[in-house]
Amino acid sequence: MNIGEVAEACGLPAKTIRYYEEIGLVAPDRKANGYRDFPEAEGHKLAFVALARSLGFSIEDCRALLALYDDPHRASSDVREIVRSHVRGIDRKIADLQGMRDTLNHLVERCQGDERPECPILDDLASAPGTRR
Amino acid sequence: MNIGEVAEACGLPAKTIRYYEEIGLVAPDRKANGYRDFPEAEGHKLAFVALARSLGFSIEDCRALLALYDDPHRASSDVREIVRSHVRGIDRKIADLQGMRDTLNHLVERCQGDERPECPILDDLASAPGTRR
DNA sequence: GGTTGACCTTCCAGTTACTGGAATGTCTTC
DNA sequence: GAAGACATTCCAGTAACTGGAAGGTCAACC
Repeated sequence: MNIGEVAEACGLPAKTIRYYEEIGLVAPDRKANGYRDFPEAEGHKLAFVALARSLGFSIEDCRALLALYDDPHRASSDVREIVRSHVRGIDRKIADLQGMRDTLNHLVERCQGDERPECPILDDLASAPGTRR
Repeated sequence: MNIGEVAEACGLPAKTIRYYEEIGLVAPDRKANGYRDFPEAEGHKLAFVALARSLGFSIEDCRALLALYDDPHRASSDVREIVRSHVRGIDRKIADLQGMRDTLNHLVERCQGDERPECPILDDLASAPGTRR
């Protein structure tokens, strides 16, 4: 398969796939003309990575997951631990964002939002009360 | 004030403050020896930016907010619109993260997490059912 | 006057995960 | 042979810093 076909199949841009090859996530063959040639297995890996990335895994997580995917002697606990640790990171991010949103909503509520310069949002950002994370 | 003192005061690393000068967020004076010298107002701007950053605003948002902060003829509606738009972005991120978390939790629940290689997490990532975002 | 240590300076490179663009080569079809 | 769609490589840029090297300055102490 050419890079264009495999890109179509896994939903990743060709540029991204070249990048994944560069950093060693996939290793396509080469045809005589220099074009990349993706066998079935490499296409599957790309689809795997595409999905893992859409679930927020870092490239290094994807590399670790791919290694486990390739390893018939893996322990499923290793997979689960990567995923759990990722979920913990997501939970932290959600909590951070919710904190920000709440603070910002409080600010927005108190601002008139008209043509006048008086603005409690700027006042609060400038005076910085106990609002630090 | 030296950079070290102002860093202490606003909670930003000196490196970050130098970077903020480089991109034109702040403009400290210079002493005869070449050291940066932060007057009160620049220190306040740094504290303002530090807080805005901790609330997730991008540097460009901070630049716009600082400009409004400096402008006595601003309309508070401009401030509020920046903040509201930022909140919308945060809400989108939260929703994305919650979607990921839910998907991942479903996967984790079904994985034994033992020393055996069988792993529904890898199976699902590899087969990629309707789970795409 | 010399030395130590804390502080300051600039500059360069690296991080994450791509993305855009330029210059060029190849394949297919008319 | 020429057009158009594909492919290749390489270079540079993104966001917002962060680390480190090499060196200048300052205050205190002996």
